[in-house]
Amino acid sequence: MAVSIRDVAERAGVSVGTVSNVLNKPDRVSEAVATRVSDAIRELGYVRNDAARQLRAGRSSSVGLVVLDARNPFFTDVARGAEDAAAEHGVAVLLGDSDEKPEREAAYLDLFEEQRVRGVLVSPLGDIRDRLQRLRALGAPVVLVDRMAEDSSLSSVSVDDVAGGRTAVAHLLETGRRRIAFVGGPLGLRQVADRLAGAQHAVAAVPDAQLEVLEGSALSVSEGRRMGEQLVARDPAERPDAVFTANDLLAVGLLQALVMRGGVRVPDDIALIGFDDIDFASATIVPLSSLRQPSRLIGQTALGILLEEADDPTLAPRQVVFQPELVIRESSAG
Amino acid sequence: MAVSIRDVAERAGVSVGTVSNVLNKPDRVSEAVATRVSDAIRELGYVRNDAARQLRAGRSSSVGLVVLDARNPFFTDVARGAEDAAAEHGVAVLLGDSDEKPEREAAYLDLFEEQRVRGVLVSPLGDIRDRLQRLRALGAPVVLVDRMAEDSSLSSVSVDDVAGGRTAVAHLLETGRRRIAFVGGPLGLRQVADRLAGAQHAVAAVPDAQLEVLEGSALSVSEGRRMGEQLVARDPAERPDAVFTANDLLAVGLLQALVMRGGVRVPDDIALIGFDDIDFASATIVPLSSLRQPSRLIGQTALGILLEEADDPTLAPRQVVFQPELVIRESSAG
DNA sequence: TCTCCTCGTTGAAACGATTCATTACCCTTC
DNA sequence: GAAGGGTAATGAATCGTTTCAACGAGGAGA
Repeated sequence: MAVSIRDVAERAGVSVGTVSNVLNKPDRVSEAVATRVSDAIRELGYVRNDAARQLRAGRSSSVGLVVLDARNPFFTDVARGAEDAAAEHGVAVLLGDSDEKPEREAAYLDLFEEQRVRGVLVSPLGDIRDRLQRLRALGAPVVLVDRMAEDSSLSSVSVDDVAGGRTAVAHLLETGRRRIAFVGGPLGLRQVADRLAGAQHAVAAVPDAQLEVLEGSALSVSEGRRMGEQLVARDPAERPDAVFTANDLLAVGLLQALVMRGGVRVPDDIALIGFDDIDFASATIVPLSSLRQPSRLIGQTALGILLEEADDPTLAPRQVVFQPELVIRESSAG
Repeated sequence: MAVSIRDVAERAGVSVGTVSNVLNKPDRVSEAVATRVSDAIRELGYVRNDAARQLRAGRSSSVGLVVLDARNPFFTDVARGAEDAAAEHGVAVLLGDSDEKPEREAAYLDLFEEQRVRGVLVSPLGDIRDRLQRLRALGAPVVLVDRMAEDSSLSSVSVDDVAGGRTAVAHLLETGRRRIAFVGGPLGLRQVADRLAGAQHAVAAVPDAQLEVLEGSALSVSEGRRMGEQLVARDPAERPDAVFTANDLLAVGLLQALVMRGGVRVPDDIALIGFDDIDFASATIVPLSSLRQPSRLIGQTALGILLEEADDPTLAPRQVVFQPELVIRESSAG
């Protein structure tokens, strides 16, 4: 059924080795033979079998990317950056969405191992250091995305989340707010923990400021809505006067609950700032202040490092850290 | 370097065939041998080589999915639905983002062909009927997503875009609007053309109603912003009194431009309705009316059909069409 | 005419898993 | 004790490609 290189060789009256050369090293082959082979390929509708190539080569020409949540525009932007860089190098990106579930993350890593991918980009969820070391040992470099490596045995491309958290809350404090709430979770996620740590630094620097931590279970719009309803259910006097959410999706959900169901005025009653500065941030009911990450650049950079390490496994791991940028809009004005 | 099944066999003191049986047909193997082999696998850190499996099996255990725009929440929801269904069947989904570029679409289809995927889900961009027929001939069934098949030689899962367009514009007309604008593009995209056709039907049914078509080049937020600025630049008397956009991303961008830069009141000056009902639609400056598509269900259904056809190639192609549902919010109220 | 090069082509080996016909072994049963 | 039957394990063949040592033809130089 399937047309193989052998059929092409027969049709063109040459050996299989020659067909392979036409495909992979055209300069080693005479022009007459090359056109004869190309014709045969076209006539038979031959398509290379990637599995056989990979088997022979010992590795695939794809790289794997596992993101925490493909519905989060931040990660789709990262993915797009990675794809841009990959396309330049003729490499394909296999995208896996762990959906913040450790078992899905593990399943994708298994898949990538079995596929013998060239390397893996991952925004890790659980504690998978062992897995990642193993991948490295297997010859597939690993680059952490959106999270700095704890030890220096792995490369990473991330944003300074602590600085971002500090900047966000310092901004809220500057506008006169004192009863700050941090909304985000799970705190097991490094990004969340770091942004919270930054927030705590900022609050500690101002004597009469206080910080309340509301830990949620996911970084999604619906979770934000849920947290917002909790706030709305409180006596108004018990509510914070400013909220910093761990990302923009939470902020969007929170905003829906506060403004539309709770009748809370933003920013008058409660100021709000998010993280990521996704495209939608400027289009929300009340345009959202946020910390911008260079998401596409993160993806590009990470893939570049990955390919460099794949080519030269002796390279020392690198940690690249970008600084987030404060974008002030109406939700935290005055 | 790499540990193969042969190393495992040696370590466990059995033949390679037996190791393979432990992995694939555990019931054919005695318990004693099974544990001995499992131990060897663990000790050596053996990982299956998928390329070799595929080569032998003649096909991979993945399916391909090409979406028009991975940044559009509608498509990430479709993708997630497909992944849900795939996970149940132990199949992996390779996600490709054509980014509305025909060459990227072609590149992903090439990749999927070479990978000998079990089948392909695609929301087609250019005219790729030949490619798809070829895939089918190669043994990989194809299911069109978000677009009905023109002929009945392919299966498809879609939404009735004509009905959706008609419903949207009929709703605008009911609220008293008469000078309707359709914003969307490129018109070469079937979904866009169909939604426009529906809009035209609705307008044709009301004597003094008129429809203006503003064709854009992409279905993105930034393109929506650009179109919005064009409207804002007009003399207010020359503006439409209602806009139907081909999807919600356009509507979000349009809203930003109209309200924030143009000082236009929505819905008072211009009513607005989008398509898809993405999560963000209810969180925009002015909550957005839209037509809801069962996006996740579309993905699940498409993948289900794909796997059925992969198992039994003689099955007749099926066309599943869902009906979109009108969701009225503030942007088109009264 | 003979030797030496070069260039183009050949064909067999190898990659690692699965499959299946064959073999080995043990237990019944007569 | 021999024959028969059932279960487990074996190992060679196979998938489709790439690689590389070997080969052959044709030309240049002596």
